[in-house]
Amino acid sequence: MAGATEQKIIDTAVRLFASQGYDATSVQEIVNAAGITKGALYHYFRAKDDLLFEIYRLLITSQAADMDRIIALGLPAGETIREILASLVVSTAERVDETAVFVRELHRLGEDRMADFRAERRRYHETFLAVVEKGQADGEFSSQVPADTVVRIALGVVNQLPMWFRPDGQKTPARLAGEIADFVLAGLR
Amino acid sequence: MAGATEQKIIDTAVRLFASQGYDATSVQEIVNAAGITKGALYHYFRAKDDLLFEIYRLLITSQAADMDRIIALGLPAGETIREILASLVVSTAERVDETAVFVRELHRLGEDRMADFRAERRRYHETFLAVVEKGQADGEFSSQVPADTVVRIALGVVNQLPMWFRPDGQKTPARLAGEIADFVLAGLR
DNA sequence: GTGAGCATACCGACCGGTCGGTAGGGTGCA
DNA sequence: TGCACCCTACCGACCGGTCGGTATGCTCAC
Repeated sequence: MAGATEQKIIDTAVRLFASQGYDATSVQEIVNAAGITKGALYHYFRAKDDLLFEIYRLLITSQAADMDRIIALGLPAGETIREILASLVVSTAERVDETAVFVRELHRLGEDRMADFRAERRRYHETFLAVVEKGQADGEFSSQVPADTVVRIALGVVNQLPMWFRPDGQKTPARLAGEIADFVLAGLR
Repeated sequence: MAGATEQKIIDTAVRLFASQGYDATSVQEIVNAAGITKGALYHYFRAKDDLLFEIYRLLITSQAADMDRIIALGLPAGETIREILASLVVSTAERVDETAVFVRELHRLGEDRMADFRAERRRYHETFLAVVEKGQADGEFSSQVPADTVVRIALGVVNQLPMWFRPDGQKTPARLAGEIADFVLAGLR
């Protein structure tokens, strides 16, 4: 798909954006770290913004695909929630840098791209919401806490993950994913 | 405490930082929006960084004070958790801009200030953790999910709040606070 | 030869911060 | 009362430096 140079640019940009922030990272810094030149970067990307957008696109696309795959299995609500959360936590833990950039620099998306992004996020949100509501309607979950609040909480936790998760810590992503899913499901029952 | 001009600078900075980000907001923009001049700003603050730090300081100080007040009441674990979460959610909902800036721009604190901040956050975190652990030891809470994960989840939710909470929405901060506390406590039992 | 894939030199805009100066109110002394 | 003296609050032109982006040209595979 993406050529080697293009991929190297994205990887380097993600790393630098995550550690210093988007604005604090100059284009010169990216090309130096990637071992290329400005000419190469601007050959592949029209503007610095495009780097950010590409990072978002890759992340969102992969998350949405994971969710669709799980929904298609047609499992009961409880198991569906567990699978979605587990896959989301694991993939987020494996890409903390991308997620950190995503959460932190989201606001600098332009109008058009922001609209696209919102549409995609809404779709994700509402798919998740529908599963929770179905579980509540079936009596599998309690209805004490409104479904929309549950979804906000569940997805919010994942977005905050880059703030404290350390890949070199003692807790593996899979184990953490299990704990988070356990907690959310316990709250739902 | 703070003079009118000083307060106006902070308020304006918070608003602009929240909507555009710290780096993307120039000092000139702040002074224009506040109806003052650069001279005035640099009369009260030594550097642009100091604005950020002051925003953090105000937020952290007030949160820590809230928590200490609640702990001092000596309520049972469940009620203590409810009170802490409720007060945190309400105060965060009332200051979404400050919290958004805080979460997003945290990484640009310098070494010294970062160390101060970490110490304060650790204290907050561990006080909360101790309450959860006490509840688990007393048998009031289940021990299925480790206490540290529960604390991460609970505090993570609050930090994510500025991403989706809208002051003009239909849900009041108090109601939302109740729902979040309900959910967390349900997960703990 | 011709277009993709770069390298290099450079541009103009803008940014954080500085600095010499001013307006005006308080204070003390004659 | 009045005037010298100061001090805080504030002004705004300006500076060195950095930034994102561009113009131009070389090279090499086809």
